[in-house]
Order: sequence, then C-alpha cells, then structure tokens
Amino acid sequence: MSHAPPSSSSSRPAHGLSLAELIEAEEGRGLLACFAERALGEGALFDQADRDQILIVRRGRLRVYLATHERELSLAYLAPGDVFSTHTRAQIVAQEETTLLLAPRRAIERELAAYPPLQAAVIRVLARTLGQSITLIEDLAFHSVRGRIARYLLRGLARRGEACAVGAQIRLELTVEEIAALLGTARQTASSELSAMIREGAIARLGRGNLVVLDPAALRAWAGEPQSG
Amino acid sequence: MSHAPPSSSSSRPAHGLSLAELIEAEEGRGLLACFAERALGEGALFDQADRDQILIVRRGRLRVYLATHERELSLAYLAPGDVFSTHTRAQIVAQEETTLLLAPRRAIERELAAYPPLQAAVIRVLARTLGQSITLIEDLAFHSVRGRIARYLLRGLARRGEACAVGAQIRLELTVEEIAALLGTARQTASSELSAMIREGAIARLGRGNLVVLDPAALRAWAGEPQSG
DNA sequence: GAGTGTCTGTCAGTCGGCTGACATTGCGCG
DNA sequence: CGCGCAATGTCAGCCGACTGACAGACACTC
Repeated sequence: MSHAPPSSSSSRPAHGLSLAELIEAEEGRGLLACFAERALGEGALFDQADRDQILIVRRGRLRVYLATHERELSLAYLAPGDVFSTHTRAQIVAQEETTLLLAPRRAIERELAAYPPLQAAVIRVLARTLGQSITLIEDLAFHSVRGRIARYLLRGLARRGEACAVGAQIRLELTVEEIAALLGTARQTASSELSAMIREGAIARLGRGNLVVLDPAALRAWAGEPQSG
Repeated sequence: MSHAPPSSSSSRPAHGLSLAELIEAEEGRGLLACFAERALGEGALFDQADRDQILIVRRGRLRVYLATHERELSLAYLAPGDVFSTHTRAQIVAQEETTLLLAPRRAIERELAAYPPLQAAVIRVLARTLGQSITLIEDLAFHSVRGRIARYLLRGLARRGEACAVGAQIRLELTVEEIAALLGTARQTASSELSAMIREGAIARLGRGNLVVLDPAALRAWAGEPQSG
C-alpha cells in the first residue's frame, strides 16, 4: 500500500522485479495463470467474501481503509502496479473504473518454490506495507494534526525526490476531506490547521490544489524532524 | 511482534515451522550458521548501529517501541521464540537478561532459495506483525482509552483461548504504566479508566495484578464489538 | 444567466485526554 | 520493625480535536 496519494506506482530500486513486473515478464507466465481479471465500477466495494486474495491493480484507483460505523481511516490509495492482500481487516473501494488481477493466496504460496524471484517480491511488498503502517502509528501516537499535515506535505515532496526548500511546489492530489481521512482527523480540523499554517506564513496557496513552501524550517519543526542546517 | 504482554511464544497452527523452530531443526543446520549469538543485560538498548538484522529471542524478554524525546509507545514484548527485524524505525531494549540470535538480513535473503520452508516462515512473521500493527492503528484511530483497555483485556483472554464470560480471570502481567505505553495513553489516564471500569462493576480486582470479569457485555460494548447473544 | 452540487473555510460549544501534583498502598530489605 | 521505593489512585486545570452549523467559492449543467 502506498501511503501517499495517487502513488506513482513502481519506483523499485535495483533489488529485483516487483510482483507486478514479474507477472508481466517472461518467467512469470505460469504465475499469470493463477490470476483472474476483475473489473470494478466507480464506488464499488471490493466484496469482503473473497478474503485471502492477492490483488494487483492494472488500471484505475483503489482506496484501502479501515472503517467503523461512524468513521473511516484511509490507509492507502492503490495505483496501477500496486499490490495488496485482502487478508487484513481493511476494506477496499474503487475510486474510479478499475480493473485488477486476483489470485487466491494459497495459489501464490504454492508458486513460491517454483519462482524464486516471487519470494523476494512478496516479502518486499509486506515490508513496505509494514513500514507505512508504522509511519501511520507514529502520526497517530506522536503528532498533532498540524504535525501530521506537515509530515504529509514533506512526504509528498520526498516521494518526488524534491527537497523541502523555499519555493518548492506541492501538488495536492487529494481533497482536504480525503487528506483528513488519511491522517486520521476530521475534515474541519484539517482545513483549519492548513489555513493556520498558511496564515502563519509557512506555506502559501498557488491556485487551486497547489502549495508553495515559504518556510521550510517551520514545516520541519511542526513535523517533529530534527533541525539540521 | 506479539502485541500482547509476555507472549507465550510459538502458537503455530499446522502451516509449517516457525523461523525459530526451523533453525533448531535438522534441515536448518546451514541456516543456523548465519546467526551469531548475542547477550544483552537488563536495560541494555539494542544498538541501532546494527540495522537490517533478523533476530530471534532465545532467552529473556525484549520490548520493542517507538520513541520521541517526550514519549514512548510500546509495540510489543518479545519472548523466547519470537522473531523480529531491526530494519523498522523501532527501538529495542532488554527488559531482563536476554540472549538472542542475530543474522544480517542479506544473509537470510540469500538462504531463501535454499530453504523453501524459510520463505513461508519469513512471510508468516511479516504478516503477523502487520496484523498487529493494524490492530494498534484501529486502537489509536477509533477507540477511546476505555475502549482500548477493554480490547486489551479481551485480547488477553482470547490469547489463552478463554471466553469472556462471568468469572473469567485475567492476569495482568504488566504494570499499569506498561499497559498505558502499549495502548498509547498516559499512565494516569489508564489508571483512572481502569478504576472507573471497576467502579461501574464490569470487572473486579482479585488480589494484586488479577482481575475477574463481572459483566462481559459491558466489556464487549466498550471494546466496540458487535453485541452477540 | 440561474440553479445545483461539491469542496472549502470558519466559528462556538463540548469533551476526552494530558499534565503536574499529591496521597496511598504494598513490598523488599537493612 | 520502620524506612525507602516503586506502583498506584485521584484530582484540578488546561488544551487539542471533534461536532454541528453555516457561508463563500468554484465547477458543471440547463
């Protein structure tokens, strides 16, 4: 799961193929046979009946979230190439027309021995997901809403490899409400805090859905990062 | 990581050997060679220099936690047989005299192909850890302190396979302060809430560090579980 | 242009949980 | 036994965040 918004899918270092790349490649031909394609219309809930499935997004966008009757917490948005597993307690909904590949977890486990690169791919996905979970736990346990927003903005920059410097632009690809759900807070609180951060001169609006960094040090301080330089 | 207190180590279903069992078994002999033994005295911090290590607890007890300058959040207590990896941002401290087995992650990855059962073991550890992380996220995002305490108590019962019925006993193996750290709250708040739950008759004290369930329905309601029966 | 829906900003009221402070209990040990 | 220390229970004061409500901004359609 990519904790950031519309995740630019596979940014894989030289460790090996991602699961998505693997099944498209030559050596994954047999593996591909395990998967069935499925289409989801916009707003369609992924049926919780098919648990224990591995899914790969081919096209579209999925939102993964935890829910109670009264509140929802988004865990991630999945873009084409992203991989997820339904055996967690998370729900999944299609944000737009989406097609995905599905395979039962048992089948994948059976293939593990046959496709050595598959092991590494699966472990890598799990490790990355775990890392993002810990980021979320840190957010919820240690950081105020303002800090979480600052961290969210900094992650957005880091994901593109941009430094947090004066003039750096941040494209908000989600609505305030969606960001609030991702940070575990209410829409109104996120809106107020963001406004306050602008009023205090740390950032500025640049048209609809765009921000510019004015005071990197303030952002980093709110994010609870060690001040360097 | 076992989210519960002093985790009764391996309660593995019939899926295969755990990593800890695997390295002790015949077929793990070569694997064992990757590991070096290390001893930690009580209160010793696991050196953050050796990142990217797989560790297996042999004897003693470790606490895994996230920390800032001003606060700590315990993620898990590791008992003999438990497995963890240091590549997360978590810190580790020995609660008592502890000995553990250490292997570089790279070495383990190299062995993956040679020991097919190892793949399953590693994936299982990661999946379990991820599941516990999601439980913690649910706690922090959806449940009040009272709810988290109720959920903690219910998990304790479930872990022993006991039902939450009138008269069921709960052994608190941690101090209130340690429980608070595990639930992401302050010591005082945890203490007050626990006292209130007792005052309201849902549970009762039974000597030092022991509780009895008096009103299972109340506990389940606080925990936010669907009321059945 | 008017009408409609969505996204957004903002406010007052309320409450849960944190902080700091202090009293109490229980246990180990000289 | 009495001292000391750790673990607890409890309180008042404060603050951050949620709730509900409403108004403005923007995009789309007819």
